[in-house]
Amino acid sequence: MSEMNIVSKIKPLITGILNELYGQEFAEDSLTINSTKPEFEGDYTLVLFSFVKQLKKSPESLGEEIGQALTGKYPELFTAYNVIKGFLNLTISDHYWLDVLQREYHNPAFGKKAATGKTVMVEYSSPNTNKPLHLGHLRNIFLGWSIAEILKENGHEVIKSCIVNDRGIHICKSMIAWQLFANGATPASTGVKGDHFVGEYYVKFNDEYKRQVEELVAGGMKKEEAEKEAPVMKATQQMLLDWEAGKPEVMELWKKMNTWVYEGFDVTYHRIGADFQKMYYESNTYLLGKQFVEDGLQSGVFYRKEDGSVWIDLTAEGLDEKLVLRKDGTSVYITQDMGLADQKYAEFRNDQSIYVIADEQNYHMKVLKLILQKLGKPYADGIYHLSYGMVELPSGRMKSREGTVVDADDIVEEMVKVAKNKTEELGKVKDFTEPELIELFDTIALGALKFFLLRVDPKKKMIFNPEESIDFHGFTGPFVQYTHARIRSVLRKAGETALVPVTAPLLPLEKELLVLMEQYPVVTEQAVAEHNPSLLAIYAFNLAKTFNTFYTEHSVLNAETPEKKTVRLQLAEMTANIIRSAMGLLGIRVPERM
RNA sequence: GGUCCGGUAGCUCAGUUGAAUAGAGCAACUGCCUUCUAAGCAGUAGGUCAUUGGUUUGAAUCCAAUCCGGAUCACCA
Repeated sequence: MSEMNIVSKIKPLITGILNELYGQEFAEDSLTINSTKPEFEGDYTLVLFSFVKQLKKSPESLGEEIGQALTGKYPELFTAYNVIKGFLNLTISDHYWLDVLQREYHNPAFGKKAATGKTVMVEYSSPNTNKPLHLGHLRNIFLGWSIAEILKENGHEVIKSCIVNDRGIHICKSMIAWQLFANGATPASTGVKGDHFVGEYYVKFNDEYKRQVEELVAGGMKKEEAEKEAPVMKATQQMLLDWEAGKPEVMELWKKMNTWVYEGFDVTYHRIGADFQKMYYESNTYLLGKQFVEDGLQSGVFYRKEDGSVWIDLTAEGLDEKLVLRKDGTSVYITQDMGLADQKYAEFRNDQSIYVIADEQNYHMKVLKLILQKLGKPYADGIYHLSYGMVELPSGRMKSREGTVVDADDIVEEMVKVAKNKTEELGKVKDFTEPELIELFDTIALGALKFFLLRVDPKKKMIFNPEESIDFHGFTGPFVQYTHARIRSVLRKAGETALVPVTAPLLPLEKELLVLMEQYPVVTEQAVAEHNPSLLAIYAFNLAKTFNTFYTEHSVLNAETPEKKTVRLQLAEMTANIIRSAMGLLGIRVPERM
């Protein structure tokens, strides 16, 4: 359990002072307290303008009076103040900062919160089993994994889950193509990774389909009709019916090909550090949700049209009418999702359910939550759509038809190559064994990739330019990793340095580092509140940058005095711990050397 | 057409519960390795915060309109 952050400590003191001085109550939320800009003296700044009207005093005199009162009443906390325009800049005592340092520098779990007793399910990845994972999936997977870790850090129980879209017409397409073109080939016989192997047949299907449609059109058929009449398409539709009927040879092929895909996915998941506690398969859940339709009809939430189809009217909510059951009695996507949500809750009693799904499904998720709320489901309010933007190329969206999709395995390999080249160029780890090198390249490669995808606000779409490989300098994973390695090197060299009691005043760069570190627990809280791992990436970068400035300016091992050496060793250790922790929440390892 | 999201430096992005002169990184240019890892540090240059109007002591941030880009509104998944 960590202590309260300084800002939340200061707030009640200020509202107290305001009450004493002016006899008026102010809510803590009404206070604006920012970090003091570096060009001014002070650590934190109270913005005074908001009181001016209510208290009928000039900002300058308000600042003077409040500053006077704070330093007078709490001299152990506030050691100085100054007023510039409408801003009261407060200097927090070095004792406070050193206290934080003494308490936390050796604590690798700084920022970790006590258990809340809440259980949260995070559903992420959720691939189709007809093609391999691509860069878009990686953004999803890294986000999902990271938000799960951030939830844990904030004291929640987390269940990572995945719904595998393992059935449907698109799966049948690769099955048909395999029957037509494979001659019994398998991943084992060809040496191709299972998910890529199946993906090739999905592509082959589309090629063949296109060819057949063109042939029919050339023979005088209309395009629309040709698209329905093409033999491969008809065969695929028949296969879907056979699958639903449970025809043994179709089921066997389906299982066989899905197994290949899962074996491929497992390799990728393992490589990138993704894991799940609960897998759901659409083939098991696609019939769920039908019981909701009956319930909903009874309670009047749904209504039946003359043709037998069932609908919900959401026009009052500014949405549309939405189908929940086809006229032939089969369920649609949203019905399945209702059923799956119910099944999750039945098993786990989760307080919250986070769905990591791209923003193209914003409308769908809005509808899902609304329907469940109207049905009065206890878990409806806990549904949160962690919506993220697409990863695009400079030329626009990735399109599988145009072959511009960035394959997940390829990009990982590419990053490993770059990591290897850079590392060898620098030649700092020539004494590493082969396994150590391989681990280091992986750490750096995945660090660069994950940081690249997580440093951007999830809500926003992002651009990836394959021409410029992901950078290793500046606002990047390797930069932060490098800072960690550098610190560890110093700490190794320090060995068992005897620490002495520290009373010395802090130098500006020492304090700046400490002030920033003291904010870390607040950052993890914000990250979970906003469902936004990028806050941690930005924080880790700023911390690393601040440390590097400090490091260049002040020697740790050759510090001026034993006290300075002690403080700096502690600062260094705490920085390394926080970097490790923050990067860990992003799924990024940090090396001892690089 | 309805709804929603976005437009900030040449590029990629922060900042958007209103607050001091709008910040980083990359790219460009200048310096810094005889001392703890130069994957680093310091500095220069780069902005009509899409446009216009409004609210406010104060607007990149709130409101309205307009322009541009995207998503979505399937008895698809």
